[in-house]
Amino acid sequence: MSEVKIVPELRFSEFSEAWSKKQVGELGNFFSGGTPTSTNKNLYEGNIPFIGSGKIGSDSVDQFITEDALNGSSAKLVETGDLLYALYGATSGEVAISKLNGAINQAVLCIRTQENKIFLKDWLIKNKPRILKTYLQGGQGNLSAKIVKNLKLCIPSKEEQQKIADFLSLVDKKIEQLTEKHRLLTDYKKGVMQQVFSQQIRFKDDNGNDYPEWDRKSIAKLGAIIGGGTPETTKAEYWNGDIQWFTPTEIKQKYMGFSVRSISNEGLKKSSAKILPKGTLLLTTRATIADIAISTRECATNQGFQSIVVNEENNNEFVYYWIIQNRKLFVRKASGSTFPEISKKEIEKIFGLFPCVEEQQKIANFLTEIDQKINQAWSILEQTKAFKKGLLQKMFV
DNA sequence: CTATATGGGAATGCGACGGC
DNA sequence: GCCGTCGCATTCCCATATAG
Repeated sequence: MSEVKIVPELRFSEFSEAWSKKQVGELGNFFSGGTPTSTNKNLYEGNIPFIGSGKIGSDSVDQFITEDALNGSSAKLVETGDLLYALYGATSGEVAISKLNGAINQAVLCIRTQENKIFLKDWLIKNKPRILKTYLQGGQGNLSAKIVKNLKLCIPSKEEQQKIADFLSLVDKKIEQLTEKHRLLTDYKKGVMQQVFSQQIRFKDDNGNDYPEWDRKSIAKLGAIIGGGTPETTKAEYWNGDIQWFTPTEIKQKYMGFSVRSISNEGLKKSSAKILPKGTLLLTTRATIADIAISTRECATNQGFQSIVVNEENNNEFVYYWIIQNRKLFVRKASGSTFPEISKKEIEKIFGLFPCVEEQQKIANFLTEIDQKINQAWSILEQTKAFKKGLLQKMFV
C-alpha cells in the first residue's frame, strides 16, 4: 500500500492534519470486575447496582450487591459516564457510557481514557462487526481486555475528536427522541386498546346511531379453527415447494406473507399441514402461545398453530386485535410438561364479547391507523439509525 | 496475590417425531 | 389431532485453572 495521509472520508473542513496510529491500550486505564460468591444470597441484598454485560447502557439493573460483596470479590466500582465494554456472551462487543454508579462483573471492561470517550465509544461501535468477526471464533468465544487493548486505531487531535463526538451525539440524541416517540405511540395504542375492548370508547354508525350491544360468544363461533403439521423432513420432495409454511418463531409482525421454509403439494398431502386462505389468523398455540399474524397469501403451518379462518359475521382484523388484547386467556389455558400448549378444544372454549361486524370493522380500522403511525415512527427511527451507521463508516478511518 | 482465560453448565427456547 | 419425550442450540453466568 502506498504511503498516503491518514484521513477519514468525511471531515469537518477546519481540520486537515493526518490522524495518528495508536493502540487502544495506549489510551487509558482498563479494568474489569468480578462476581461475588453467588451461593451467599446475603451479598446480593445491598444497594450497589450490579452491572452485568447485558446492562452496561441501562439506567436500571436487577441485582444489587452489598459493600461486603464488593470488598470480598473482584467486583469493581464504576461511575456514571465511564465507558463500559461487554466482553462475554451474546452482548460481546456492545459498548456504552454508564448511566449508573455501580459495580461491574468480569464480563464488563471499564475503559478510563484521557481521550474523548464518546469518540472512542463510536469508534468501538463502528468496529464491532470487525472485532467480533476477528476475535469471536468457535462456539463460545469471549473477548478480553488484552484483545481490546491490542486493537489498532487512528485518532485525531482532541479538538477534532470533540467535534466528531458532539456531532454523533446529536444524532444519538435524535435516535433517542425517535425511540421515545415510538414508545409513546406504543403506549398510546395500549391505552386505546384497553378502552376500546372494555367498551369505554364506543363507535357509532354512519348515521350517528349506537351499535347493538356486544355478544358473548366462543372463539369457535368466529370461524373455522385449523391445525397444521410437518411433512417428513427426510423426504426432499415434500419441501421447497410453492406453499409458504410457517413455524411459531416466525410470527413477529401483523402481516405475514413469506415463510422461511416452504412445502410442496406432495408434502401437503402426506402430512397434517393444511392450506389456509389469505387473511387467515395464524395463531401460535405451542411453545410460544398466542402470537398472531394475518396471512397475506395462501399458506400452511406446522403443528404449533391453531389458525382461525374468520367467517363473514366477523372481521379478521378485529379478531386479530381482540386476541392480542386477550392474550392472557390463552396463556392461562396452556399446559404441558416440557412446553406449554393449548389444544383446539380449549381454544374453542374461550369466550369473549364481540360487537357486530360493522362495529368490528370500525374498531379494526381505527387500530390499524394507529399501527400505521407506529410503523411510520419505527421506519423513521430505522432510517436515522442507518444514517448514523453511514456516518460511522465515513467519519472514522 | 490478582487478573484473565476457559470450560462447564443452568436456564431458556424450541423442533422433530412417534405413540395414542 | 393431541400430547409427551428426547434432544439440540443459544445465551449467560459461574467456578476454577492458569498466567503474570
